[in-house]
Amino acid sequence: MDKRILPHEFYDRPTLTVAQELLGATLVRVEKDVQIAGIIVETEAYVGESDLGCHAKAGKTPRTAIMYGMPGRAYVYFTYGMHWMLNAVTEAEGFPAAVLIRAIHPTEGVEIIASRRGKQPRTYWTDGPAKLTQALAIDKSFNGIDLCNSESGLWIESGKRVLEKNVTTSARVGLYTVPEPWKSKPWRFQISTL
DNA sequence: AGCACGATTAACT
DNA sequence: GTTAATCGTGCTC
Repeated sequence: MDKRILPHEFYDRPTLTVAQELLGATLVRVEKDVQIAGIIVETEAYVGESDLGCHAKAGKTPRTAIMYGMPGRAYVYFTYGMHWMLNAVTEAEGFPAAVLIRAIHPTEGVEIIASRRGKQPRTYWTDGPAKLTQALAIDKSFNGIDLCNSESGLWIESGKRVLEKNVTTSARVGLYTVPEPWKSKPWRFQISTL
């Protein structure tokens, strides 16, 4: 049953590759008796201490330690005083990098997503990194969990391959004070046609 | 101990 | 297009 869950080896590769190949994969969240899932349609890569857009630019701190650990773990952090962000740790242990999951297309558990996000039109339910963590009830308690098995109720399954011509790249979002060239690196990946 | 800021969102002009 | 909300984190004193 766990056959399609992406293994550690998937994440133990260059972050840009992982960020691109996570497009089309399915993010799955199981709560008590509900399953919520969606196809990942937008990601961003954060690559090492030299990437001044990456939290690891500050080196190994209590917050960033998880990015230095095993690939395939979840890095969940809090920002703007109210939002949780979900990342998948990438590359070999010791090298700090991760892929931010920025948007999904809901496929399962639409009713519970609606109950959490229904005040908004459907297209706005999970089209942002903090919106999808709201919809899937992901918070601090998921920081450090293994995304490569179903034990924690959160994992990622392989999906249909997305052709490169259907992937759009652009600059990462929200890096207002990050210097060039990092600010403009085309490390944001989106599916242009679902 | 204090401070500036943030990988955002929603509401408002 | 602009801005308030809101607090953990990392840095300075």
